[in-house]
Amino acid sequence: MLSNELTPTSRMDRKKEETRRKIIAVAMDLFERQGFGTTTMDQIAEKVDIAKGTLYNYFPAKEAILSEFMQRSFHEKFASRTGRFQDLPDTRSRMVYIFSTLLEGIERQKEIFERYMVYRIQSMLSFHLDEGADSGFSRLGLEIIRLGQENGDLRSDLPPGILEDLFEFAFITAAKHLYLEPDVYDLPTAIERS
Amino acid sequence: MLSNELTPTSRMDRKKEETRRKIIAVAMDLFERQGFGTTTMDQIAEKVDIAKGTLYNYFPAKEAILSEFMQRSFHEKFASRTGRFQDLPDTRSRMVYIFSTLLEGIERQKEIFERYMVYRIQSMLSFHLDEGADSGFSRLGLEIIRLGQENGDLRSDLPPGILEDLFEFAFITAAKHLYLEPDVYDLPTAIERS
DNA sequence: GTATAATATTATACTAAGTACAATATTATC
DNA sequence: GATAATATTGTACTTAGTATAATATTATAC
Repeated sequence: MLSNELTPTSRMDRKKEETRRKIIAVAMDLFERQGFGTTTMDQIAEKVDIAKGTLYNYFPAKEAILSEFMQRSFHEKFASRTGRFQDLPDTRSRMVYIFSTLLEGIERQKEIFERYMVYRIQSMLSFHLDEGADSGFSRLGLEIIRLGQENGDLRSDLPPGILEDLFEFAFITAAKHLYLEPDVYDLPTAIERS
Repeated sequence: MLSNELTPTSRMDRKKEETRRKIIAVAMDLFERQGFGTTTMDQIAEKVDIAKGTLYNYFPAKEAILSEFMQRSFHEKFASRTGRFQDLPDTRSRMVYIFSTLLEGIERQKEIFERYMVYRIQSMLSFHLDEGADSGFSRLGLEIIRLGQENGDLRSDLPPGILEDLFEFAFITAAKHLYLEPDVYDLPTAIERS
């Protein structure tokens, strides 16, 4: 039993991570099969075989599970690819690239995607709590913004924080209009040249 | 009893409007005195002296009361002033004008303002329901956008719908950063030059 | 005016999200 | 192995929001 000695995590941390993983897996399965709204927290807790209180100990809201799932998928997808942005010519093409990648596989599952977006926006707007949830988004967003400013593509007299918010807003607006009228795909990205 | 024959509204409509008015007044009073979160719908219903079901018949959510209050205040404030925008030189100054007017008197009451914003964004993002809630915002937003496009200030190759969303986003972003760092007031408006 | 159709209100009961808390179990530390 | 920290559990609670059947009010038609 001396195998995991290399990892710096304690047994408790490992168990907690395992529980998190299981919660997310079970919840996402239920969301996809019976819908987000009709899946209850009690249901999730029961299937994971933990108490409701424990579930809320891991995730403060139903949407938070979804949010972390998205974040993790995002990190999986872009973990190694971060450097590839520099090959693309300008901010616009970088954004088109990242948007189209993110929107892959979302076609269906409107409800889930919408609930995720609303939740993200909510935590963006909640000054006090904020909870510093990475969203996976911000890192790449900042990267794109930095590159854009180096190139002169983007104005550099604006604090990056504001641009970052606008970046996420832009994505959501883009996604929304993408649903409504699939032909205007390119427009929203053009907007971002502030 | 032949006085109100001039108005085209029926007695029922008049009574309903009166109830709406009373609900909003009572609710806003409670929100301001004890906070939005700690005011319950049962409390509001009881004080207005209607059943809870009736309250939900008028407003589908607690935030909706707040939202309609904001909308009404907005209409009061800007009912006659719409034409005045044309005097201002460009889109930027028009936005500075409207933003600063809207932010008057909000200084305190962070919670109320935040809940309103989150709710507005939510209904923006909810494609299906949408409920066509004017927000008071859109009308002026569209006006500003139209003027900006006439002047060549704003790109006219983008559909107004997108610009309108961005407009409301911009306002919210501006308001958010206004709270966090009061000195960057002017920046967000500058962003909107897309 | 009275019958009747349409619409609103009410009381009651329900579901589900989220919180509070004291008792218990597990893990870490010495 | 004792003990301090921390996590989990069960239970009970509050509140937003929904459903519904009975009742009351308003509108319409005669």
